[in-house]
Amino acid sequence: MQTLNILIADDHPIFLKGLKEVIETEEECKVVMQAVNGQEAVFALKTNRIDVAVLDIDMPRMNGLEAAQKMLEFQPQLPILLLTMHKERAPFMKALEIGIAGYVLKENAVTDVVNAIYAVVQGGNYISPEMSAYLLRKPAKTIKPVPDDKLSLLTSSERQILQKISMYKSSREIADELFISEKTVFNHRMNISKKLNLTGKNSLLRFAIEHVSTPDT
Amino acid sequence: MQTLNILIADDHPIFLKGLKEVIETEEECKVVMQAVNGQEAVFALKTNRIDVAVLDIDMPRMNGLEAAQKMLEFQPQLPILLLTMHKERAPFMKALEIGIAGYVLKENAVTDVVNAIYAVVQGGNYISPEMSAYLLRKPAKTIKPVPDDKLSLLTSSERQILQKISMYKSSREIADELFISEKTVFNHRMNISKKLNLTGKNSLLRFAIEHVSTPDT
DNA sequence: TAAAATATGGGTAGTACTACCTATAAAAAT
DNA sequence: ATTTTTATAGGTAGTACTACCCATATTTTA
Repeated sequence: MQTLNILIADDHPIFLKGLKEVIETEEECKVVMQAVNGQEAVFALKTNRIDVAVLDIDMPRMNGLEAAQKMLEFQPQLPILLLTMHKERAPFMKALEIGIAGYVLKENAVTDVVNAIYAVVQGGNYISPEMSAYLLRKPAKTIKPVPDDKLSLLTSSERQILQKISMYKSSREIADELFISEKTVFNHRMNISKKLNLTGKNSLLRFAIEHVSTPDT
Repeated sequence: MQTLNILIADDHPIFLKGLKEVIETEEECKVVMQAVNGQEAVFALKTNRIDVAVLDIDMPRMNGLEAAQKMLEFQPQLPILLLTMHKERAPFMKALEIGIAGYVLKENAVTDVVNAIYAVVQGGNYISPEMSAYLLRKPAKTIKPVPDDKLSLLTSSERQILQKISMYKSSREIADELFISEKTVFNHRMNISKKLNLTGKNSLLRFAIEHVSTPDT
């Protein structure tokens, strides 16, 4: 295998330096570009031949996810490795959408990055074992902590209206669909809000979006 | 280990029968409920003690994902195994959100289901190797071909505001956070809406929720 | 059977956002 | 150097929803 040209990006200079040294422990790996934010990384890609990009997710100006997206638009086959401090679900999902080749936790970086790099340059993929273990753990309920408990307080009419609210329908539309007065819909909304202790403008819409299972998305 | 009470659901009776026999090859496994659609499966759960649920995704009346969601509302710790014919990204992402314990391709079902069942009842997880391999392959661009196109029309100020909108913040709150006039926020909102061809009450909020990656949920 | 919850609808006031208008200064693009 | 875009902010009108008030008929619960 010939030498791998590697781009790394992280907003913490010390981590960046450490990362570079860990990577260059390998004979075949050479860090040819270092960026301190996403914008720099994207720009750097356009001015160099890069075989692998290793990006931190949490960066100012442009985060790793955005940067990765831009980089893949420019060089679709580029294997990108994302580094992150946090075991969070949302950014990982985003990374899946974008088409990231590897996802490594910073805490495991020293042991994982090199393995990950070799995995992705060969067209494979790599996810930190701790991350994948976390991802499929139960608490995907972060969004809905008390789902049925609260929903069971509602009557079927109220549930029906909540369901239509979750589809971004206006009270006028709901009224027309159910052949009732718009006023009745308002009253139902108020009753639902009171039962669920919701106040303020979009609180009911928000609850509906987060708690009502939409038939098909 | 004592006998596992298993619920299976699939709309094809022949597959259902085959699945049952494959599962019951194991001494410890007993299929105590069979459902031909999601609704039945959810109902069945409420009338029986179930240790593991194995659901097909593509079912009439209520699909496996919806059914799984309902079932977890009722019995949050239930290990659910989803079966699917297709290596698609979207339903898998949905499954991740819901909190599914295992994801098995039908083509590998015979060899995988039993392993998967044992994995999930022990609190672990299981994904068909072919599926996980596919997920991290390049062409994630097939799903959202023009996502960034639209977002890239926006200026950074507009993006910042969009991000705050997605967090259900009011224009007043956004204005205070950015030390600008509420009026300016309104103007930005209008400009964003015009750029994205959005009209009507909650269309901007909807767009924000659906297109802006929220930092941590 | 009496009381409570539910579904229906009306009134009034206030808030938040949309949808248009205008305007100015700074920055970016041509 | 001129034009365009961006960010700022104000005005006005209308719409949609919230948050209260009220009433009545039906259904459910106690």
